[in-house]
Amino acid sequence: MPTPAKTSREELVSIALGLVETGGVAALTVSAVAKAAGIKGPSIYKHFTDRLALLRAAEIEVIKDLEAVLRASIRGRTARARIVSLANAYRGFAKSQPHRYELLYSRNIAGDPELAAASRSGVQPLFDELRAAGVPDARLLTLARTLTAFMHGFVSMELVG
Amino acid sequence: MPTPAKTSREELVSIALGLVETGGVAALTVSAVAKAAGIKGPSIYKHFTDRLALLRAAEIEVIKDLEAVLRASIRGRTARARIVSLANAYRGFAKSQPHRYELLYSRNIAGDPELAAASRSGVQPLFDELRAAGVPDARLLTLARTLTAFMHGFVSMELVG
DNA sequence: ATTCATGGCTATCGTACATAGCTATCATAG
DNA sequence: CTATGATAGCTATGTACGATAGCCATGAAT
Repeated sequence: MPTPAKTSREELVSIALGLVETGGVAALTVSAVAKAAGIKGPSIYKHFTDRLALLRAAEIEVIKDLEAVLRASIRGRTARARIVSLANAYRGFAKSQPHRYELLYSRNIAGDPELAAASRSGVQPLFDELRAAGVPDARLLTLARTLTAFMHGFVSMELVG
Repeated sequence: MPTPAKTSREELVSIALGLVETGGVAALTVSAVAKAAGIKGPSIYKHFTDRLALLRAAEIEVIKDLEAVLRASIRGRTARARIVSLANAYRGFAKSQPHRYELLYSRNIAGDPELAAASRSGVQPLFDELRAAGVPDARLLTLARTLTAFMHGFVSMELVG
């Protein structure tokens, strides 16, 4: 590599996530990330096209985390208990890290294939569970959507007051 | 009054709402409102303490509108059809004016009694309907909350993609 | 040894929120 | 009929943030 890189894309994403966690989406400023990484603001643009790209990358991390939490929540549970576990885990994730959760719904996904894909994989556990529960394929998509909507609605109302 | 006022609080709120409608919450900038009102940016602060106050005022307007739409939707309907009408009206409101709807959930209500009150009155129609449908008082609050959460979840997922 | 892509940097611009402090106008008290 | 004072406007200014332009140093690869 060229000039000894002081940081990496991964580190920047991690820093960005940390900022969101403690201060919400608004706290994710270009210069704050740069400062925490020990570089100057404009150098961020060598790694990300703009602030939104940084946000996007952070959001994808959160989705991955959420998926992991969901998967972990059903491990070892009986089939009957799994759907409830999923719902509880989802709610728990949102309540324990509201700022990260906020990130998930802070942007419009339409026209962003990468994010859409990540998002889909995030709810995959629910999908799998429903299929295992014998939901016919025809109804699978709508049911999963409805459940997700319900959970999101419930949780976001809880977060907002 | 003093110096001939070029505008009024009400006009400013109306302008603010217009900006939100066409360009989303982000389009509601202090100077844009001022410009549309024919005054300079800093003069806004003679009417509102800060941008958030402007946003708040606009949000309350939207809540009032939503309530009116909900009430209108059940006028003349049979008791059985009313709840469905409410849900459809809610969804219609959100889909036809996504930016205004966005405004409703753009801030955290906690610690803002005025907004909380307005918000409550906004869903009053649903409340009334449930009571009329014979839902016992003990379950009224939770059921109304659940339904609202569900509708919001559904609608916001729809809006986000 | 030379090239050149890369990741830093400083300087600078535009935009937005906000405050300070001045001024002109009008309602009202005397 | 003045004098006073509250108020809604204004300009000037400060700060913060996003973003671009353009320079420079390094080190990998030919």
